[in-house]
Formats: sequence, structure tokens, C-alpha cells
Amino acid sequence: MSLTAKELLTKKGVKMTSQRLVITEYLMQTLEHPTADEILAGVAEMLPVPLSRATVYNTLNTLVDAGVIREVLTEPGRTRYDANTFEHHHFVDVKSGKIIDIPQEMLPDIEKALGDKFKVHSYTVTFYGDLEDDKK
Amino acid sequence: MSLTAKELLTKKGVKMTSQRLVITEYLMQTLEHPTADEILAGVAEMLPVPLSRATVYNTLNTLVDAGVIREVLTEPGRTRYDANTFEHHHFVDVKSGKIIDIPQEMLPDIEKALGDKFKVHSYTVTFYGDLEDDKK
DNA sequence: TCTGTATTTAGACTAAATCTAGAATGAGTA
DNA sequence: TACTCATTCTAGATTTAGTCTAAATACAGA
Repeated sequence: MSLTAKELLTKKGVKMTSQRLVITEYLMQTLEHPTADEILAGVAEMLPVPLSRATVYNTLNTLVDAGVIREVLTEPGRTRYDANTFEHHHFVDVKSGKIIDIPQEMLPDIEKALGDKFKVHSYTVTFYGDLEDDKK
Repeated sequence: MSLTAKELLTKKGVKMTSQRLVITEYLMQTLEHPTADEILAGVAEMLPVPLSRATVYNTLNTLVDAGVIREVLTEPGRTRYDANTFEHHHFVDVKSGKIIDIPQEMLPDIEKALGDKFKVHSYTVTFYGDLEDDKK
């Protein structure tokens, strides 16, 4: 079963603060892939103290380094963030800009495809396209 | 056989200017994946007139829209550029930061892997890892 | 040659992210 | 409980990538 934000931070060795906890919870619960500013806006009200932009950036970098979250790079100049709770890739709906998680299980594993010279630590696939509209 | 920069611009319907030509040639000839600033530095001396930063950005955006070049997003906050002369993906050597082109032929084609609901226009794979050192 | 459109230029401007210095927090110890 | 020290957080200044603006230039078509 899945971990709570608190358990995840403990497991990954990240010292707990209310700011870190709230930001982690926010990312674990949303299906969006928010930017730092969007996270700041969405999270600030959940804290009894003011939340600084610098703290959001510091926290996001700390969480990325610890492997709790991932950076999502789908468009130039904006970094988005994503809880890293399962192995997945991304599909970008070019019309709406919406980003959808694609579980690794839907794709062949290509980690070894490059041969011995390339020691692949991780890889990420980004698809761009249209979402077929379901309405008839 | 492969096209010259001039032929490529004509084929893609991009109006020719010396700035566009020189930037396209620069990207076609390098194995690096330069940023806009690096392109500006590398190209300015090849023109008889001063080259403005704005022109570099305008040109790069024009060439991306026309499909002559691609944006390469491997690290937050910096957009790199790549001639789009063959279908390929990227491997990032995390030690040196070097980016290596990976021909599509080395990987299985996963365009159809997501099923009918996802109309994939394009996709890109980015690998992160170490390059095995050849020296014995 | 003339005219009108597209492109380029320099520099101002904007937005994302980092840095800095001081204040607050919190764990460990007495 | 009170004290100390290291870590984290805050506000605001700073840096950097990229865009915008207005004027100058280049160039295709008549």
C-alpha cells in the first residue's frame, strides 16, 4: 500500500518541517504538474506562517535531490514538479497543455537498449499529441 | 544524401536571411547541443554585421516552428538546440553534462504503445547516466 | 526606382530561479 | 527547564533566460 508524505520523507531521510510536509502532500495529492509558483499559491494558505518563494524553491530542490519528487521538463523555461511515487513517463496534450502520467508498465523497458557503454541510471519519455475526444 | 542548410530552409519554407543561414549551418555542423547564448557567441563572428540576441531567439523560434531544429530540454531553465536532421533521442552523461544523440533505430518504436486514445505526434526519450570509460 | 512587408537591431522589460543576511526553529545537552 | 548550535525559513535583492518595443534595414514585387 502507499506511503503517506510523512512516511516518505522519513524513508528518504529528509528532515521534517511543516513546509516540506505540506509541499510534499500537495504534490502527492494533485494530478496536475504544478510550477513552483503554482505550488506556492496552492500551499501558502495551509501554513500558519507566511511561506516564502525561496523556501518553495529550496524545498523543491531538496525533495528532488532526495528522490521524493521529480522535475518535469516539457516546455522551455518552466520547470514543473511531480510526486515520484511510481515509475512513469508523460504525455502532453498539445491543445490544452495538460500533462498525463504514463505508467512504465505501458511501455517496453529500454534501459538496456543502448548497450554496455551507456550505464543508464534513469530515463524519461515525453509524448506530445492530441487526446482523442471521447464524446460522440 | 544529406541536405545543405540552404536546401533545408528552402524545403521547409523558411525565408532566407544570412542570419538564419548561419545559425542553421552552425547547428547542423556541431555535435554539441548549444544554448542560445552559445549560438550567439559561436556565430556572431561569421556575419559582417552585428548579431543581436533578439535575432538569435527569433531565428531559433522560427526554425523550431518550421521543424528545421528542435529544442532539447534536459536540465531545468536552459533550452538547448539541435539540428533536426534525423530522428533521434538523447543521452545525458551526468558527470560531464555532455549530451549524445541516440538514433531512433537503437530503440523500439513506442509511438503506438499508448493505445488509440492518445494520438502521438512525436515523442522524445532522455536517458541519464554514466558513459563507460574506454581506457584500460 | 519606389513601395510595402518582413527582418534585424539595441536596449528596455519580464519572469524564473538563486542568493544573502538576519530571524526563527528545533534537536541535543545539561 | 534553559542553553547552544546547526539547520531552515523569510523578505527582498540579484541574476539570468527570454521576450518585447520602436526604429532602422533589407528585400521582393511593381
